[in-house]
Amino acid sequence: MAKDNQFVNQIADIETDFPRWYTDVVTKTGLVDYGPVKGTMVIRPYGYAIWENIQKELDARFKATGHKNAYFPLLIPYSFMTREAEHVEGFAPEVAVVTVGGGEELAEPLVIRPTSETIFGAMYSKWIQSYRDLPVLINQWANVMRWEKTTRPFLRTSEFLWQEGHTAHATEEEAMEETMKMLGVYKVFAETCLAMPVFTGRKTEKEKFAGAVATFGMDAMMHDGKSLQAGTSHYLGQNFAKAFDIQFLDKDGVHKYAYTSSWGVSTRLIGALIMTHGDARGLILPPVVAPVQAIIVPIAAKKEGVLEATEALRAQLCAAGIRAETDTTDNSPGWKFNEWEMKGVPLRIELGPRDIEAGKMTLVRRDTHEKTEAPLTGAPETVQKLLAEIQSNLFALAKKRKEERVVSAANVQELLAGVEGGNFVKAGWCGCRECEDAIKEQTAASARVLVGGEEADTCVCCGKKAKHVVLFARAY
RNA sequence: CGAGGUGUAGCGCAGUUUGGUAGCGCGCUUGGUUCGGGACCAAGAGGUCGUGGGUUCAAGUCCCGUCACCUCGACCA
Repeated sequence: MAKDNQFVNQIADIETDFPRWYTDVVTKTGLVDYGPVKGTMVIRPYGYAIWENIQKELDARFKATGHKNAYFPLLIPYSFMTREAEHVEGFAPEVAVVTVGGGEELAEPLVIRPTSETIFGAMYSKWIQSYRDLPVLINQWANVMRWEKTTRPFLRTSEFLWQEGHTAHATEEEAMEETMKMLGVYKVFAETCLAMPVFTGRKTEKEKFAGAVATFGMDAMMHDGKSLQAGTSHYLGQNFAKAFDIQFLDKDGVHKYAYTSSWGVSTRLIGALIMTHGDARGLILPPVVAPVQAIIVPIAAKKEGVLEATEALRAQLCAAGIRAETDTTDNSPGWKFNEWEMKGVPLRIELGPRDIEAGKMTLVRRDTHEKTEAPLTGAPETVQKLLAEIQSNLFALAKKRKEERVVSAANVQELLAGVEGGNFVKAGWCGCRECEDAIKEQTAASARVLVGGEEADTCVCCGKKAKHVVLFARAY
C-alpha cells in the first residue's frame, strides 16, 4: 500500500473542486503549460497527440463527405471585418489588430483572424462565376485568435487550434443540408471517437454566430453538470455572399448570390473529453484518441529477461497498430501505476518475472480498475478487444449520466433548482429575448439548444404560450 | 472594468499578528540497496522573499506606490 495519500492526490478533489481538478489535471499530466503571454497555452506533446488523433479521425470524415483541405492567411484586412454588420459587431471587441509592419505604421490595420468567413468570402467571390463552380466545399486546419478576458486551458484561450469548414452552394436547401450534415458528422465523431454523448440542435438568436442566419450547436454535459459547446455549424444564408459579392450565373441565366455555411470544432474538444471522462485519479482517455493506448510496466526490471519480454510485447502490439509504450524509468511500479492512471492511459499491462514464467500478462483497465490476466500469446487481439470494450463502456457511462441528469421545469424556481443540482433543464420558452435574459439573470443558465420534435404549453419564465422546448444549462 | 484573494527554491507551502542568521515537504544531482500500488539509506545543489520607494541600528515581516496571477461577475468555440 501507499505510505499515505499525500502524493497520490496531487490533484484537487473532483467532486468538491471541479474547476481546480481540471486545471490540475491538464497541467500536471503534461498536456499543456501556460504560455508567457496571458491567455495562451503551450500544447505539449502529450496533449498535441490527442489533437492529432482528433484531426485524423475528423479529416477522414470530411474527405468522405467530399471536402478538401486548403489554407487561408492569418492576416485579414480590417475592412473585411466590417462588411457584414452583425459579424463586425460580434467580433470587433475580441480581435487582435496589427498596426505596424516592417517598422512602419500600416495604411490599413490587419486583424489576426478570429474566424475566416470574411477571407473565404473574398476568395470565393473570385473563384465562383457559374453554377458549375458550385458547391465549393473547403476546410482548413488553422489557429485563430480571440482576445478573451478570462481564459482556461483548452476551454477558452486567446489562441486556439481548430478546423473551419466554409462552403458555398447554389441553393438555400443545399446549404442548409450541408449545415445539418456537418453537425451530424460532429455528433457521430463525438460519440464514437470521444465517447462523448452530445445534445444537438438550433441555437437561440442570443447564442447565434455573429453574421449567421441560423446556428446549430453540439453541447456536451461535463462531469459537474455544466454544459460545454463542443462544436457549431452555421447556416449563413446569403449574408456573407452579399457582403463579399459571391455571385454566380445560374442555369436560368440569372446572377444569384450563393448560400454559404461554416462549421468548426476546436482544441476545446480536448477540454470536453477531459471534463467528460475524468475521475478522482485524473484523466481517462477514450482509446480511439488516447496518445498511449497501452502502457507496459515492467516489474523487477533488472531481473533477467524482464526488459526483453516487455520490449517484445511492445513491438508486437505496435506492429498490430496499437499505440503501446513501455515505462522503463527507474521509478517504482507503484509510482508508475499512479502516474499513468493520472495521465489517462486506458490500459496498463504489468509484466514481471511471475507473469513471464507463466506466459501471461496482467491487464488493468483504467475505467473499471478491473485486473485480469491473459496469455501472452495472442496479446494484440486481447488488447484490441479490451480497448474496444473500454471505449464503449466510457460512452455508455457518459450516456447514462447524460440521460439521468436532464430534468424538466415548469417555472424559473424549478429551473434554478435543476441547474443547481447539476442538471440540464428542459423547459418551454416563448421565444423572446427578455425571458431568455431574465432566466440567465436569475439562474445563471443559458439556452443551450432548442429541442426539436417536442412541444411545451407555457414559457418557463413569463407563462405565455411556449414556442420552443429549450435545453437550459449553466455553461463553460 | 466591478468585487475578493495570492505573490517566499522547479512545484506546493510555513514564516508576516509581536521586525533580529531564509525554513519545510516533494522534486532535482551523485552513489548504493530496491521493484506485483507513489521504496529506502547517505551525501549534495538550488532563494536579489513579485517590484519601486519609505520608516528603522536592523524589513520576508511595518508604511506608501506599482506590477503580475487566481477566483467570482460582464463577453465568448
